[in-house]
Amino acid sequence: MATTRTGSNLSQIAATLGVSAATVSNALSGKGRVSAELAEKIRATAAELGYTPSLTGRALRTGRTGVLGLVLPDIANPLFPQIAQAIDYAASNAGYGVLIADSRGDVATQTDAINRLIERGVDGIVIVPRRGTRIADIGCPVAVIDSPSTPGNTVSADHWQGGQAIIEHLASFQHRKFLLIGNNPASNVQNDRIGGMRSRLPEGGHADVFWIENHEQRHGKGSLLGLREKVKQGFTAFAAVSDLHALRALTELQRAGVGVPEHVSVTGFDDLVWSSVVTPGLTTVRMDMAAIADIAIAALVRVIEADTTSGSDIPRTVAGTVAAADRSSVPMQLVVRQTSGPPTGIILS
Amino acid sequence: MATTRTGSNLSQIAATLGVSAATVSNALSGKGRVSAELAEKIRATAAELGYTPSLTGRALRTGRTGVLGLVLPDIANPLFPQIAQAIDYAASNAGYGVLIADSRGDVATQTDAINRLIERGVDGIVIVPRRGTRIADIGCPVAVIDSPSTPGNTVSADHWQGGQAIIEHLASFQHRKFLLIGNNPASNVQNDRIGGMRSRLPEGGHADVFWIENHEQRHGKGSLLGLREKVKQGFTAFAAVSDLHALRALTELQRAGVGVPEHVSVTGFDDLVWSSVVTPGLTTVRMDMAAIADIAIAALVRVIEADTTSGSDIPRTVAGTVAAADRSSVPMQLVVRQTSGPPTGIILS
DNA sequence: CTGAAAGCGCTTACAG
DNA sequence: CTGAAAGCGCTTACAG
Repeated sequence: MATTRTGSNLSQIAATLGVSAATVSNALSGKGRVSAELAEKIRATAAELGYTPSLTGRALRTGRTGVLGLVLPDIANPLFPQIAQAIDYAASNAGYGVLIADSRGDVATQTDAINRLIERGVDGIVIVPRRGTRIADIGCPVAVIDSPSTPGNTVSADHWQGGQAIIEHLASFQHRKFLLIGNNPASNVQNDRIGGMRSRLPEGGHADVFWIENHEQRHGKGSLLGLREKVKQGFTAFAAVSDLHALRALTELQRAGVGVPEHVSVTGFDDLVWSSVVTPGLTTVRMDMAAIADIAIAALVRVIEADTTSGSDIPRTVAGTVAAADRSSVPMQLVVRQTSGPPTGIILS
Repeated sequence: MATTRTGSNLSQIAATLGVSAATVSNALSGKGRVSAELAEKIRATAAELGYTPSLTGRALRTGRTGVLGLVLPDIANPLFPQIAQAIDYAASNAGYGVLIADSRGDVATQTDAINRLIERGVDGIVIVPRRGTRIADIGCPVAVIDSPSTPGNTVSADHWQGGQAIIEHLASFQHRKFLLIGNNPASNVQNDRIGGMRSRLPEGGHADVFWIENHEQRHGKGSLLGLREKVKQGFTAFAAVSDLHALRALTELQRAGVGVPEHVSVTGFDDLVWSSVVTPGLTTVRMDMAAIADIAIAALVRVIEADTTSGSDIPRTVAGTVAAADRSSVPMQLVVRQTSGPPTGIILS
């Protein structure tokens, strides 16, 4: 019962045709050192026998597994589906599989996750790092997806420009008093978004930043954000750095009897699933995850496959860390859903 | 430069100590055929040399890769993070890696995804099937996560019981007129949830099912659900089969000036991220994904590792399809967030 | 208790 | 154009 799952291997094809395994290998890989007729015959037999190459055999010989690792800061993050889907898609198009690893918990877990992937022999790793993490040299090609403010080579959405797009949109509806809602002042991504927003304030415009984390430290987790008070103070635009915070703001305002969008506007970031489902729909800005994933994977593949050309009998080895991608940033796109005219504000007692 | 990434392999350890690779292998795997002192010395040298076994070498020899596949109907699904995280966790605890595959698109893509995983030599696959899909024999151990109504061996949450828990909760607040909100009448999961809800209607209670998909076919995608009208008709409990639909209902009701929870109640399913963030918090019911993942992985591992005991020099082969898990269903847990007293209903003009 | 040998399936220089 | 040989790193009967 030495059969493989699909029931055939190179030697069997070779035996069937009375040729050598080397020739079968050459024919199938299309390296062209085999006569056209023989190659054709070999391909036919392979198809007939339902031959699927053993990636394990190949991996052992070539030193490459054809698998990429994907390390995520927290799989439970609602943005994760978009990222994972895009990476999965880009990777399979490039002929690679994707092994996931969740660095749930602290930074140490992230290191563990990376090490597990390396032990499994991945050819490269895509990392969405935990906040405040620098990815050290890990002896394997790495592409980092983060904010452009992260030091080192990264691919990312242009969060700054996304922030600008949102504020330009809101300003065009005559908003002048903006509450910029973030969660964590230590996040590069959030700071980029807020920086971009601030850089596009209209003449006479004013913006305050509201950090939920700080607020909750004072008032308890899950407490109301006190947005009703903000409305009283004259804020009419609530621009969150994430759809999750926007949703929180939207429902809190609605609950307080503030009309969205006729009294105030609420905007988000990332175009998560629910943005299009809530009433009113959430105006937001989305990353081009497909483009980001393509850049990350392409950079990785370039580094990985560059090693191939070293003409050596011995499997090539990845020499030290190779950071990929060279700092690309991909524009974000505005998604308009709250289409009302200028907000009137509202007098709350 | 025949070095592996970590710079050492079995033979190097063997050479360093002047013993055979076989002995090193035996010592390290703790099969106990080596004297205690030698084993200790070998372990020390291995640690010193930073030895990490090549999983590829082992895989080629043993026929097992130590990798499991995870096939998801649509990674973009908001429930996905919970599932992926739980599977990843259970799998790594069992010593397995997880290769993802998105069967985005149609059923054909699902088949492709499965085949890609098999080509990569996964030892088993966890599948969350696309709606209406039967997983055929695929020559590799499979665990299916779906609803208990799915034919064949599956692991799943007890969606029926979850539905009961929700209605019991609502009924205890004196609700009598329920609108059960689903999306797709062809979904086993949704039908189980709704069936459970119906089975627990209080005396004199009444329930209508509202299918969003049907509604949107008539009124266009993203159209209002007309819940204001339902409130006029006396419905006070809006029980959705997913938090996503609950969120849609909640915001639409709020926007229509209906107070939640003092006039009507809204409940969801799955405890997705935003349930705890909206105002008012969403009462919902959650699956024990950790338990489900544990069962799925344990079943897979049992089948995979059972093959080991066949004492043969030749790597063992998975014989035909082995469906795992034997129809387990795991209770769901109520998460109460809207804690108000009996709803008053509301008169809308 | 320990070692020599075979072999998992593949690919790549090298020789013919 | 084709083949014989070596070897990637490991594990497992088998012999000593």
